Amino acid sequence: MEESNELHSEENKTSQDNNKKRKLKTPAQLMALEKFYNEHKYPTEEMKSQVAEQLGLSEKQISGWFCHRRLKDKRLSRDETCANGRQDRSSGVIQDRASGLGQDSCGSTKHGDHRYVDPREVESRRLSGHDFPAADITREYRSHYTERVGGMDNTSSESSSSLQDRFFTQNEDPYDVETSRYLAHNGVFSPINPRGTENMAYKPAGYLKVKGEAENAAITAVKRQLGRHYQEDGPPLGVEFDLLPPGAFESPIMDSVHEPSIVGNPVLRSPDISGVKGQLSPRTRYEVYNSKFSSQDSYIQQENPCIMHGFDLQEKKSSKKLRQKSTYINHTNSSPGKNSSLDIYDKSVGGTSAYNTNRKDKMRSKRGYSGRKVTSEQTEPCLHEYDRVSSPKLVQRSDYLKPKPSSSIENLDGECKAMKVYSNPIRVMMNSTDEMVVAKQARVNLPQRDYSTNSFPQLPPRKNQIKGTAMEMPSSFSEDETAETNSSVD
DNA sequence: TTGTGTTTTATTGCCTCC
DNA sequence: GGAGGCAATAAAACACAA
Repeated sequence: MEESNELHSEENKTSQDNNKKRKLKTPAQLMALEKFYNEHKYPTEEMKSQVAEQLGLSEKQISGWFCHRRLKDKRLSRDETCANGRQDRSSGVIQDRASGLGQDSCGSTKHGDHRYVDPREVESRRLSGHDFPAADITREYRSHYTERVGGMDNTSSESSSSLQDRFFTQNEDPYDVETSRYLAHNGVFSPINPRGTENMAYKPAGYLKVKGEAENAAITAVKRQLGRHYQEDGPPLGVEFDLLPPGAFESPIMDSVHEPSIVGNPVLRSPDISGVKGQLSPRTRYEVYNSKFSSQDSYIQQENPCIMHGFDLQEKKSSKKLRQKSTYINHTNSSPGKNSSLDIYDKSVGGTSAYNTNRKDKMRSKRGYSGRKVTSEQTEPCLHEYDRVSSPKLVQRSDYLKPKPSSSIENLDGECKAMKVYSNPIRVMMNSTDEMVVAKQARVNLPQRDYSTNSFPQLPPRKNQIKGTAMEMPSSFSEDETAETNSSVD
């Protein structure tokens, strides 16, 4: 009797604890939430309830999550603003932008920015189908807005909303830092810097059309500094590197014929990066998925690991000891095309942990994609649930761009589903001894589905090294890659 | 193994808008 | 006054170094 009472009390206690203790969202939930967040930063009650129902969460949780997510974005944005301020002072490259825009100082935490537009207004305008010039959009919501444009017009698209982030977010304005950094660094990275390229050189005409005069001034300033190195379009800036010594990045495995783009970057061959070889924890998988889904073409990631900037990797090594915040900033800097959010994703996821990628990277390198533990109970129910959800809807990804709340919510179904569907090709690619061949095969086998534009148009900018790089890929890069593949075949 | 730091989630109070 | 959002705070979960 006493035992049963104890048992009951134990159960009660456990249930109470369960109620009391916070529960981590499952990767699938997070993914869906991030995705939905990229669509609607201020969801309506109806949307919230639908999301809650779909994800098996309470509306309160959803509301809270969105609230915190917005705070997170804001915080990241603030951090980045601070970083930008420092960068401005040190480099002076973007000085006139800062001055021209009256950018917030680090101390300013409120969105008192004169460019600030009530996000709800933005949202409501979006929902009501009223477009407005992107120049009028706050930096926070630029990504939000451009996501719509992105699917149709690459001119000002950001490879992620965010994120993060960013990943991952996400909605910061890292390109101040990034452009100055990258362009000052050398122009070579411009082509692989979606934001930088978009904003600065890649498609400046389109950008200038969209962004407005204030940022135009910044661009002009950078142009001036770059002088003759700056090119409106075409090949990278006229910076040349010394040739690498023969065999400098020799890869014992790689077939230079099959993998021309990888040869130069042995790091990318490391199991850490292609950690899918190992058994991924659900969460890690989630990040990988994010990285892949966030990219314009997930296969690019495999076939163009060169997008993993060399100095990105170096930076990672040199800044291992950096704290979280600086890590985030560094990562942002080294992943210019990102909205940090989700990002970044990101944010980083992010996004979720959009900005602790260095930590995770370290972890991955040490533990081989261990990541946070996510129990199977946590992940599988949702995944299964999403698996159960049949998905004619999945194919209807075009609905995603519609302002209808339901459409976006429907996409939540596809999120998990797509995760599962997408995992196989990835694994095949990564497990194969000749990954590139298999990857190309997989790519050929999955041509119908436009993952980049429809399935995962706006994923949190996860500031993961992988996603950070992959997601930054301008669309043209995939074209280049295609061309390269073709040429290699030739 | 433990302590520390970071991130995420939940709660609460205040503010603004309708 | 109620609803929604923001900000601050606490606590749990997690990763990492010693």
